[in-house]
Amino acid sequence: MKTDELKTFFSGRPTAEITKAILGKRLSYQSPQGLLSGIIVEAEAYLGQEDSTAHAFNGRRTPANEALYGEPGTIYIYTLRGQYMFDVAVQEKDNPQGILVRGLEPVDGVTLMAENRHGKTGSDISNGPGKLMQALGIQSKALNLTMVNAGPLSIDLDHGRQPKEIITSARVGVSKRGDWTEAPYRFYVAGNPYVSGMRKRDMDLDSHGWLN
DNA sequence: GCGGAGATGCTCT
DNA sequence: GAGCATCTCCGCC
Repeated sequence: MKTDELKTFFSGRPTAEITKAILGKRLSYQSPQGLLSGIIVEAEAYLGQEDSTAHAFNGRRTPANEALYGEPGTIYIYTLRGQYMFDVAVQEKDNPQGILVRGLEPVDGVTLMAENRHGKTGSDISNGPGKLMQALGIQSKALNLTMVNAGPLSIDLDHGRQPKEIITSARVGVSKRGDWTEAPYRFYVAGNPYVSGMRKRDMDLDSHGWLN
């Protein structure tokens, strides 16, 4: 069953491992305008109640972050400074860990995505968590609390591209909160232009960092 | 091209 | 009213 596959992928192993495994997977959105999709190239792990930088730190639970407490594969959409962010809840129900998707290499509907980004081009279309949601045209929380692969948003877990190398670093934008601030829970495809903050000279413009 | 300041809107206090 | 898992623009290379 599809639901079982989803739960198997998004639980039963450390969240950092799941986050690395999601790199290279295709995220698709069946939008009112047509199919938009891209390959996930950057993501961060948030480890729930233990993690002082996480929304669910100390068991914090509010209407806004309720999705983190859902079944593995629950979509968590929230806003930050007016930007929409896309997370997937991982680990079993009531264990509020999650993955933030931060970078997407466009595949289907690139022209539409550029329009959604008001004429931005190249890697600027989707090299950040707020930017990729703009590119997909998702500017509401309508899909919050719904499941991946049960509606217009899906992740193909059976196919994907293989990174040559995965780089690990500290998470971006987290305010200083003790030991967790510098914890190595950001993962990205080395050299891929759609990784947030990737400098031009570090980009691999031939393979984009993929083996296949 | 790159880094930093300022704008930004939503959520909980 | 503060805090924030960000974006954009504008200087200065």
